[in-house]
Amino acid sequence: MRTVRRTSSAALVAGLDGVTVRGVERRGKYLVLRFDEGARAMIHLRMSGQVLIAGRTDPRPAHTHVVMGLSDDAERGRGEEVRFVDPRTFGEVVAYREADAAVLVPELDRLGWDPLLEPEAMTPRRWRALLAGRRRQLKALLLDQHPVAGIGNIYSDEILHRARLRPGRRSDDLSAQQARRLLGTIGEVLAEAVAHGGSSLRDAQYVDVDGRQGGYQAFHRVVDKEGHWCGTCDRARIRRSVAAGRSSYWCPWCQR
DNA sequence: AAACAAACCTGTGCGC
DNA sequence: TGCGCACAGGTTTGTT
Repeated sequence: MRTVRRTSSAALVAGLDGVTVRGVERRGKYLVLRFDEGARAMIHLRMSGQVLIAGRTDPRPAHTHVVMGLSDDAERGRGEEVRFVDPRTFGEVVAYREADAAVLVPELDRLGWDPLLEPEAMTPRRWRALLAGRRRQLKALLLDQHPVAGIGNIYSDEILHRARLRPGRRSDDLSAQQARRLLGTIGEVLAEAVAHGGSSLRDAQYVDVDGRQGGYQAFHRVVDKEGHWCGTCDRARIRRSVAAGRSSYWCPWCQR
């Protein structure tokens, strides 16, 4: 099936059969499961993927592509399984050996600064150099996982609104103050979004492992609000345009 | 170097 | 009610 495309399904099953979970990590938008003996799994949800934990006897949702049975566990209860569900099949599950990571999941090595994992690693000075060293639209730069990892279309717009910068603004055209403000808002918006369980939009695709929707969409200032009066300045209506090939929402008054 | 389009898919919401 | 079309959270690849 398309969800398992870098290896055979048989290799995925063989690679994960009987292993013990040692850790679960997030790196940018990638999930990495660490098992004993160097076994690993990478999961990416892309547009419509979900990772759910449910009882083995609960009906499996449509588009369940990968199922990992769990041993009985006193804390969570008995008879549970991890399911990867993904209608659009853009998402991916890869099982690999730690030693083969560079070959099978090379993108993990190319991920940029992760604002939540290592907030202090990006100093204002480094950040200014990063911005000045390219001549890119801020929106495109935030969406690019190589300089900064973990920001998608929703949070790039929310970050730029809070930083009061337009999506099409050039990265090498910011004052020191604007650059500092942008750096600060990246961490703030991401941390708040995580605290509220992320953002679930109209189609409610984004849910946690228990199937619960996020709550941060209630705090969105611009995303999905084309034509609404801006709740921050109350002086302009939110506009929608295409930047970096993606739908972008912004306030013409707040953002310059 | 950076911008853009297309490709990978299915589901949903809208206008008619 | 139903049909066709536009569009959707991401990433890679190839072309201007």
